[in-house]
Amino acid sequence: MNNKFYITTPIYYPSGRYHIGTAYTEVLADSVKRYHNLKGEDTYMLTGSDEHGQKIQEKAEEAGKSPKQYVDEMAVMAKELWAKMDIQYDDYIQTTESRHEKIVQKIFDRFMEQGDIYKGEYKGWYCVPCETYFTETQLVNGKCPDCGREVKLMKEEAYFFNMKKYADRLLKYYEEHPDFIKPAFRKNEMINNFIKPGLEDLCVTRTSFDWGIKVLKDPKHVIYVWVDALTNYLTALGYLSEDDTLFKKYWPADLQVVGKDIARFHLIYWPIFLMALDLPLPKTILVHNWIMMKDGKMSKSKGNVIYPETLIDRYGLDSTRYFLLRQVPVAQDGLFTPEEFVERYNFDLCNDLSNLLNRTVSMVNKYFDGNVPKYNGNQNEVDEEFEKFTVEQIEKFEQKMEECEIANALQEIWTIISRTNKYIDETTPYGLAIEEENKEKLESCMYHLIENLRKIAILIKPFMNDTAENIFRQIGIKDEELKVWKLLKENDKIKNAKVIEKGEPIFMRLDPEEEIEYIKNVMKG
RNA sequence: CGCGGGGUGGAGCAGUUGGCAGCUCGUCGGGCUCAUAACCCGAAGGUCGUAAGUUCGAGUCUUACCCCCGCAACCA
Repeated sequence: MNNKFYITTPIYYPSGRYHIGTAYTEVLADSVKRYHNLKGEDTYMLTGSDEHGQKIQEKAEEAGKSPKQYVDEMAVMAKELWAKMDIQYDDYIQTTESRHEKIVQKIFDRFMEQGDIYKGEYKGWYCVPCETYFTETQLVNGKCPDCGREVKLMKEEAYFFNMKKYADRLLKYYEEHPDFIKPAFRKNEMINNFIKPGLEDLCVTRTSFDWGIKVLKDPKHVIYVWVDALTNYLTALGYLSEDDTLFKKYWPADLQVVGKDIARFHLIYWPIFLMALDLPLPKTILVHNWIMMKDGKMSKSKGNVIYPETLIDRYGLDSTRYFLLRQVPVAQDGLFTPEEFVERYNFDLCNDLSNLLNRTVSMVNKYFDGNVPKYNGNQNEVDEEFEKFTVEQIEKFEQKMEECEIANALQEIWTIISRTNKYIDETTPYGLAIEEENKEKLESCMYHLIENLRKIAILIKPFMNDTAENIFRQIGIKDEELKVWKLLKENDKIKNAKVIEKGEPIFMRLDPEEEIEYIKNVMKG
């Protein structure tokens, strides 16, 4: 009966510590998953790591470990981070697991049998000291773009995937499925830059290193990155395995989240692979932008890298998740500055949200001994308008979520928070409390405040689960039904709630100067 | 050269199908006292990159140009 919702993140390349950008992707996917979960859908989220390739081989050697040992350790680290960030993935796939490798070989064989893959010759400019291949266009004045030294033209036997064959089908698919790519401008980017000028065939094997999945029929070849990496979204569900119940249940994916750096691979090669496998394509691929620093991209050499642990350890998980999602508008790059982090923390979380809860709990205690009054309808136009406004805002929020505009969706929630603070000024409960004859009005006021806090808690739950639960606890909401989407727009469902005796601030104001200084220092490393 | 994104009051950003230019922070003034020196209201501040065009009317459409960022293929 319930809709299913399969969401994936990219599988990350474990060549180093995950920075805040990786954490952003993960939080984004996790929040969307939780949102659909709260709405009662049957959700399934996949994440993992992409563990083959030359660089991994080198990293492992440097560390004096076998590649498998190295990637397994990195996977443990990743899982620790995701646990710390409360990421609710349902499966973590490593591309070095046999459940993946066996199926990739099957897929590769099928491509060969179908004639999608053919044997050819790979030509590239090779920089010996950097041990890296470059394309003609990547070279700078005919020299290595990294070190500026001479490069050699190298040739090796390789297998290629015939992309041209599928180009027209892909274009047609784009056209007929406007929701396939979000944001839409990415589609034009792909068409203009890659498809229209003519797709080139993709080199899918290498012989120059061997840390990868072997081609069964030609074992000196190792399957090179994309056929290996992209298919994880299928193999994790048991595609072509003895048990493919998950695959039958969840494929096609409903949302695949990727960063703009790997947009091309997911928007062109991935759908083409799926077409070659005769499988339905994912409903939507969401390409998100990056978190930028004031001086551009994050990089160790610039000394402007920020790691998720830094923020979580000092400011808590929820504020970190909130900041990431609120700051990156998905379709555009977002800016990370210590100043803005502290500002959002103090204003959005402390002043607006946490303080609203605090003052409400305090009043319910003061005027009604902590017992939330029964709903007694709307006492006046103010109440009526307030209820209407909130429901309308919730609908706006839902629209933004459907469009995957998470930052804007959060803004809609904060508009409700603001409106609720204003409601206190409009109704002046502290004034109503003076005269016994205003008791009904006062009851209504308190009920409406608690009701809106309940709604706010539900709305922020996908993004800030602990904070949401904290709010439920403080306002005495125990019934699980009142914590999910089902009764979100209802206004009269809270019965016999009792707030806690003394409100507990969820967020305490930070000293701006001190904290900005702190974050800056950590970033310098 | 090409492609994509951006250029909106001091700062950071919203602006669906063209119709009185909004939000957050900052500044100034006021209100309130339930609350975490929080909250609420009001004011100042913008020729919406430049130029031309379409239109009764353009930040929103068309064209040209300027500036910033990114991409340009086997690199996760």
